[in-house]
Amino acid sequence: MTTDLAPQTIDAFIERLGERAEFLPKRLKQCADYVAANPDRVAVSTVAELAAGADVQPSAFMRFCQEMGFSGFSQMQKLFRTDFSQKWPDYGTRLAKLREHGTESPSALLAEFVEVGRASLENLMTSVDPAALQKAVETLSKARTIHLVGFRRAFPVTSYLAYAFEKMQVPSVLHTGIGGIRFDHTIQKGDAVIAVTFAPYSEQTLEIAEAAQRQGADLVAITDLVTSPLVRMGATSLLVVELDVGDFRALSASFALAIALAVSVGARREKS
Amino acid sequence: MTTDLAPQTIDAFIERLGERAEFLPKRLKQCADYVAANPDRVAVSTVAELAAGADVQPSAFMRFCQEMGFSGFSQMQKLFRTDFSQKWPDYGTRLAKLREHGTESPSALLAEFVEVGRASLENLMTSVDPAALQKAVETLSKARTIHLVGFRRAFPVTSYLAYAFEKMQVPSVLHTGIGGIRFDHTIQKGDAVIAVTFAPYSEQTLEIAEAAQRQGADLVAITDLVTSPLVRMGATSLLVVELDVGDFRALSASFALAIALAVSVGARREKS
DNA sequence: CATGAAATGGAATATAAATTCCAAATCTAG
DNA sequence: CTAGATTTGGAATTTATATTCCATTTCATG
Repeated sequence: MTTDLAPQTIDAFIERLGERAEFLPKRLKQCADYVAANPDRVAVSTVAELAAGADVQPSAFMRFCQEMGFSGFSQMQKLFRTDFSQKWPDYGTRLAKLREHGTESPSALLAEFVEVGRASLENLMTSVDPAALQKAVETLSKARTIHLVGFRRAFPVTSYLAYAFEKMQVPSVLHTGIGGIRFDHTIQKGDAVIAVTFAPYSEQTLEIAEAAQRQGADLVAITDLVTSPLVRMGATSLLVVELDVGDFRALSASFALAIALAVSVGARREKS
Repeated sequence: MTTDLAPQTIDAFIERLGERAEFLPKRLKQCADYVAANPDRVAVSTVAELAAGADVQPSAFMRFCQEMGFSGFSQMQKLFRTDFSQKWPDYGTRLAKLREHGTESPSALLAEFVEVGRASLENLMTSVDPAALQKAVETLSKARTIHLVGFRRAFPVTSYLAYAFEKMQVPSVLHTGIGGIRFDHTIQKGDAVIAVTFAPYSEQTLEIAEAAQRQGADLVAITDLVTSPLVRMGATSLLVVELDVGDFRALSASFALAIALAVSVGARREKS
């Protein structure tokens, strides 16, 4: 058994694979080739499956893992699994701890929000479907008027959208609910609605979204989960998962998404 | 046990999840939410891990799987594992790829805002003076009422502060300028004002800040440069430099700062 | 407030997968 | 061609994980 340390990253693993491949005996070489060709399978397969894929016995695959510096297959698989779901390590539990400790210094809290914000932003790139984003931009570019709907936690997002659209001269209406006056009836066919809401979903937002659909207006949603009512209503949905510290979210990701959407729409409209 | 067929695709699963989520009992709902928020983890985790993530017992997660139409967790995981390889390659390279395309596609623009947001957040930790932050928290904790002032680009920040303070039962007033009615005169000695403004500084915000100082109210500023009028007025100043893409800023850093400030104040008030 | 039904937690069990072991086969060097 | 070392296949064992079961709690209903 080799005593060298196990690779800590997939890249390091791939590198070692390249170095050693040519010196491996026949069956082990088959394993190496198979893994090199199908790295994505490692995280979700069993030894038996991978061995079958490489056309070797499980025990041979086992030896291959050890040859690469791991204690066994499990350790190697763990590398592939964590590397994938590394998106955000264990913020959930880390923040839970923070909650118990009460609130430390304001600076520490700020650091937490900064950290969570960064993670949320990174994650945003994978949670938003580029195709959906593209479609949202097209829909909104064609709309006569864009209606902005979002209350409570979502209101800052819609109010910033209103600011951005105003600056770019895109006709838009911010539904504020002020004075209890509703503007549902101003939504017409040919208009589009951007509805922003996160769990627990605001009733008022959903009602307006429904009204919009009845009028035949297009619906674009900025929401958090695939189970969101807006997704089920068939809206063009942009998903943002925002982690929370205590009961609050930093909204960093939601804002990045919103502003990118607004600017894209503005640019697209300029052209025509 | 339900006899309906197991979903054959992830989409079908998501659909069913959406349909049933609201009718599920508490613990199973937790499972649903966790899976909706972390669909990618299902492929690479054990029941125990997912259950821990959803904060339920493994047996509860098991029942959830059955509720969704699978015979058990293994069958459900199999579905997620087949899909897994599809999204594997692009998760790391995605961002890089998007950047290459220049500012053409909405996704590329989103990538830029994400990048800029991250940079702004990093910057924030160095630009905010911990002592000033500490002082701001103390000042605001003692205030009878907190007045929130910020217009145009700064308005989303103050509106989120208003939301946070409401949720924590901290008395606060959001100065919206609605209907042209000003509330300057409601600011009294013993109150505090959080003024948010970035270059070019909003006249209205500065006027209200001045009025506040005349009344002997405390002044906390969230602004961008040391040359900001608010700094010169002697406000307890928290500096945020937000990078921009074109004419727009992502506001990620401002939000992180604002929410950290709000939560600190809320926590501090709880104690007394 | 009592009663039955539904939901839950945790331990017990069954199942599947990883890992080891060793005899048989295959190479390598003299 | 043969002795020793290396590699291999497959079965045996161990470990991890999924699944079930049931006593206890929680919730809803009359």
